[in-house]
Amino acid sequence: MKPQSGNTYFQNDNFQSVSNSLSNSASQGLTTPEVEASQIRTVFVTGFPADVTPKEFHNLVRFFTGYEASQLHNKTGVYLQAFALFNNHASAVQACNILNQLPYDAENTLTAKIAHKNLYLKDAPTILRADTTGKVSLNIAWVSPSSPSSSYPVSQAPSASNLPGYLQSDAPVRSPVSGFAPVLNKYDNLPCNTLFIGNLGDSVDEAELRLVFGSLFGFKQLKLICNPRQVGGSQVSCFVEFSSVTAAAAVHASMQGAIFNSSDRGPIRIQYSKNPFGKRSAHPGVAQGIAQGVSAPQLLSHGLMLGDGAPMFLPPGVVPNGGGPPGHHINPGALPFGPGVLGEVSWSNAVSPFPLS
DNA sequence: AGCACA
Repeated sequence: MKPQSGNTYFQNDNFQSVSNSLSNSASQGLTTPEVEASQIRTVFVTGFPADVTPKEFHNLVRFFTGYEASQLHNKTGVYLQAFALFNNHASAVQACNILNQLPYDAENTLTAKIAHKNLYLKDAPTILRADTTGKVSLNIAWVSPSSPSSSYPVSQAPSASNLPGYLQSDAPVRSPVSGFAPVLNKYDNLPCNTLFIGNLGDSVDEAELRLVFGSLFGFKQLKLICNPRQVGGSQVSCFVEFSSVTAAAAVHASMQGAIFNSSDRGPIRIQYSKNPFGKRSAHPGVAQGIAQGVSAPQLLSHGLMLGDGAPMFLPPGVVPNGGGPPGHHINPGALPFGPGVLGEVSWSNAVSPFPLS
């Protein structure tokens, strides 16, 4: 593909000032950035080759559930930045989880994060929008690459050509995550490569969990645990193993507080497992837990600041959600976000049907 | 608020 000559689709007037954005937030009763987090429905993607085009990115994300519009920036001297807007936070998180670490081609791997601000839709030729003709009715963003019959299959590495849900089926698969809600995570364990998933609905099954976790970066296996003796709480829990602590940490952050279709008792609670998959505790009976107050500032999974924002226990080099890659911090004032799209997400703290549990 | 498997 021929590299773009010049910066034909970068325009300074696409940018909205941060002060505008903040004052708009305040007018909606949102006083901290954290409160807005669950309303962010934009994914920020980097890692493209220099010759990527806006239409190329649009075609990469156009079949994701909830996709609304995208914009690619190619400012001289700045690495390529793409933004994709979805119609709610959950869809943005799912797209983010698919796009992150996705090999784009032989030399380039994408990095995807939830953006700091939503893409501001304006009548600009640089913004490509979802098809509205009705001719494209596919609305698939989540098809597990795993075989449902095998017990613990290792997910295949996704690539742009065999993207999960990408023109694979004429029977759309319903998105397994319907939203996010705040969740307390008072006690967590030391980060490891295995996650403990709590507060699952009693009707959850392995197939649903595979839809959610099976295609995430680094997924290795999961195990569903049923404890009928458990009274008054969730009788079902799940262990999910990833290929690295880093991969587990990313899912710990991005899927915290997710609400599944089977969720009838509130959002899931994700903790690091007391013991990694397949490894026995060195000293049984010795407390390993670490009080964490809450799971994190939780910029991604919900909009309430719970606790004091105690430090996350991420391994070196892992950036909490919302951050940029090391050495590539995003200047919010230089991003094309405006306030026009806040408050339109399907879920907000004010209408969460679940008590904080 | 529930941590199995080896």
